[in-house]
Amino acid sequence: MLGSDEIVNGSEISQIRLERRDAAENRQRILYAALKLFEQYGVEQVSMNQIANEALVGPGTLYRRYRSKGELCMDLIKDNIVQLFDDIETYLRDNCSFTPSQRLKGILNLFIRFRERKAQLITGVEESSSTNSLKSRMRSPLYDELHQLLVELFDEMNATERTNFNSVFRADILLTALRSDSYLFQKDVRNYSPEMILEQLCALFILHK
Amino acid sequence: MLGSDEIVNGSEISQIRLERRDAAENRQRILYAALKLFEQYGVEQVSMNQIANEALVGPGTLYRRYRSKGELCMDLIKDNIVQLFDDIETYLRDNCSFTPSQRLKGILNLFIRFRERKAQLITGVEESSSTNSLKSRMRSPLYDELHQLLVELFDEMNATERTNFNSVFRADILLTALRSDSYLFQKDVRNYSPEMILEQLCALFILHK
DNA sequence: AGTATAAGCGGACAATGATCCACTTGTCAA
DNA sequence: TTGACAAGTGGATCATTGTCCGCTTATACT
Repeated sequence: MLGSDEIVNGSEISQIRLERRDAAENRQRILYAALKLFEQYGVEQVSMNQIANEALVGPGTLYRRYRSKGELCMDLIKDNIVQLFDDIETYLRDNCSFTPSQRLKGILNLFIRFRERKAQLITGVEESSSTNSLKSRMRSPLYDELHQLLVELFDEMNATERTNFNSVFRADILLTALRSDSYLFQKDVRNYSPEMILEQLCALFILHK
Repeated sequence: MLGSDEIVNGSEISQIRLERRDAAENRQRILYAALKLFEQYGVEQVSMNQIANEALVGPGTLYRRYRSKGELCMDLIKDNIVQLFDDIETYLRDNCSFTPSQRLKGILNLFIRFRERKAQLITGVEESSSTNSLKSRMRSPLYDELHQLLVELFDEMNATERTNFNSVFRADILLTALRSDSYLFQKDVRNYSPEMILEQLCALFILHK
């Protein structure tokens, strides 16, 4: 999930060497063209063919690199995802004395702010047809990593509150509620603010005694 | 939401008269062809053009009648939806002494059994591109009616349990969890049975004191 | 029965997602 | 520098979704 124009260790260097110079240049041009078109017209309105034309590559080249618009969006936000998990890690380290419920709220807050900042690209990832097949959806690295975090927190909450809830199930339902379709429905149709969505999700998943 | 080949009241009769005989015949042939192809190949694998060819109508005719495969699937299950709400109404009348939590569980049980019986068509409705636009999704008549039922139950639970949860929000999240993508993920990826999904949803939405 | 008219038709066509094969090009070893 | 070869290319093509317009047909009225 690292940017391939960032050199961070030896295995990254050897990976760069495997990509031909023309291919690397094409990929950069694709990303730049996509970013430009997405900013101008919005992710949903831009077609893959438009991106290919703008990047001056053929459709075959574009699809060899990215199977779908969703994969392209994912490449565009992968640095932001890294930053998100850095922020979460920092938050957890600075607030390790908080209860698991408080930490859950803090993490959800960070995620919702991330979602607000990168709304269209995240939607582009989640709504893309190739990441949308019935069985494989919801299994992006982002999903898996967040899910793991949430499961651990719910387990901790079970331990401190002497409850026996199914953490995996709850994490899945919570992440479903934070997906583009559901989240945007709450915002645009129900007119909830991000803060209200956060509060309501906590009210649902956190026991108050 | 009534079958247009069922005559139940005057307004239905006048609606039938407005449809030309050839159009009504074409519509029947479309529905029959779709049902046949869906049973043979599965909803997701069948294209609208295949349905048009099988029904011996042109693509323009098919799309004039149904904007998308989702609308076609909806027409195919509309009688089952009526039946579902009849069953729910009967259940509620026969069990009006149950607590709201018990009734919620009963209703969810009926809905999940309905979903199991008509899994592919429901998925066809929910995953169709024209019912899937960001703003309009989750607003089918089925969604609205179920949502209303759930809101009333949650309100009742708030009253009897002296809680103050947001019923609209909870109904939305619950229905999101019961959507095709989420439900199939629980079944096929997490390997939960329908009964387990029901139990876990009740554990999340019903307070146990 | 004849006529008017609006509903309805189909298929050519466009847009988009996506594939694949003959050709091109970059890289590395000699 | 040259040659081999594998990575990479683009665009023709296909499948699907979806539109639209000139033509046809059903229906109601006289």
